[in-house]
Amino acid sequence: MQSFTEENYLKIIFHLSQDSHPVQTNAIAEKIQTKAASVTDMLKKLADKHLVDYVKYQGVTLTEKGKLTAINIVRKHRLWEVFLVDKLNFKWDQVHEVAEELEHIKSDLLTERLNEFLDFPKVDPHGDPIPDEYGKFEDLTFIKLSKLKANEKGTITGVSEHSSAFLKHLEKLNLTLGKRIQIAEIIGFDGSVELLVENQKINISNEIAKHILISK
Amino acid sequence: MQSFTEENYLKIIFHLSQDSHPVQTNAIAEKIQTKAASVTDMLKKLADKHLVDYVKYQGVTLTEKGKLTAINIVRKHRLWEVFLVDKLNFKWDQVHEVAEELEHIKSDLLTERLNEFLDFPKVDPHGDPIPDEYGKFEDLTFIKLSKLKANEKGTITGVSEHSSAFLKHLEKLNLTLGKRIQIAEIIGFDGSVELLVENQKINISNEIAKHILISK
DNA sequence: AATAATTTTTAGATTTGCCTAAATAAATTA
DNA sequence: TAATTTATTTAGGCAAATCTAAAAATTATT
Repeated sequence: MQSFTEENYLKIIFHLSQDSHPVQTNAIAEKIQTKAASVTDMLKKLADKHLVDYVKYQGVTLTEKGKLTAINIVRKHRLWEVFLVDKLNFKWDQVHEVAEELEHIKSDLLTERLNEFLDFPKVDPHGDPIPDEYGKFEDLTFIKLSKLKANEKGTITGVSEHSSAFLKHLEKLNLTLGKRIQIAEIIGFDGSVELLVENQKINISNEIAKHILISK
Repeated sequence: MQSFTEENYLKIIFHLSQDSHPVQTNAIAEKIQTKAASVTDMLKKLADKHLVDYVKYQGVTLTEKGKLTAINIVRKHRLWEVFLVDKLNFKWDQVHEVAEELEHIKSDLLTERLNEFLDFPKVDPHGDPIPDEYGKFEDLTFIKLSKLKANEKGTITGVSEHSSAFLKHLEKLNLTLGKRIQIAEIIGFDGSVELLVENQKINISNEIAKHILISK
């Protein structure tokens, strides 16, 4: 059985693995809000337990065992987020911290019953896919809003940034999951985007557009 | 903010305080599955934080601050138990361990929303009272089944033992919360009790009768 | 009241996860 | 390629929570 801390490392390594293989010590340190030296210590420990493959100075990769553990944490995190939003009326910007705690509750029975209670959700309140009990993700194809061309249409189906500040901002702009949008104009100067949502014209920066995920 | 471990000590001290003032080091050690020396260490730490009043060799008492913290843990534990039974169809003998983990989730918003979602329950699945957000318990008056005389009637409204083995046994005997019972006979030899539940005659030992709580 | 038994505390170690500072390796730049 | 910068690791320590073994205080027993 892994500790709370070990589980967090595995989860962070899993997320960072999406972008780059293998994962660097410093990248982990930054995400986990700790020092590189502490990360090195933990990587050795995880390697001893065969949860990661670790080569000095080269970085780290999850083993199959480590990956399954990480995915299970992600699964629980996202299921709890659905619970908080659907059943307890949390806003989508309020769920992250609480789910960070709930994701470490160990009972498999709890996870399965929760899944059932929530009616087997496929995505969490930010549009992130929820893996099944075997760790399989249904692959959803998203495009970043910043990649769309003028006049293209699409539906907001996810976000790639979960900070409360960002999510509150989107909410204020009426840019929430499921909304149909169309690109009005792309400003060449700074890459900012003018778009149409429910007949309203809205301007967002390129930085924000990069974190909004669209499906057609 | 208290640690997981500190919270557990406070909770155990709170429960033991119901029986005897002040609480002995050894009693805590036994409940918390640790050694007396470790308890002594922790009691000093809790005293430094003004969560308990501790006198060497004399035992320990919760301060007002410690008591409020402990009651908050108990409140969360019992609310989660209601959630598990009412919403996720757990059996009453399956909830304890999971609630031991869930009780440490910190969000006050979560606790209040959960309370609302569960429709402000007054008791948990074992009949234990759930304190309100200010730490006030509604006092329920229970009598141990073992204290009833022949022919007396009552309703099962609680249990004072939460082990899975005990609760499963009660369930098999059809002795669940809300059941109306009547004492048929008390066997002088060993204090065992013959009782009537829904026109069935059932025999239980005195040991079991002591852990069934009755209201009239 | 003196002795024995029990309970509690102290002293000294251990483990986990983290830290700082210094050393080493890798990557970048001149 | 040599020098510099950046990334990573090692070494040595610290705090929390635990342990064992020994000492001290309390309680019970003769």
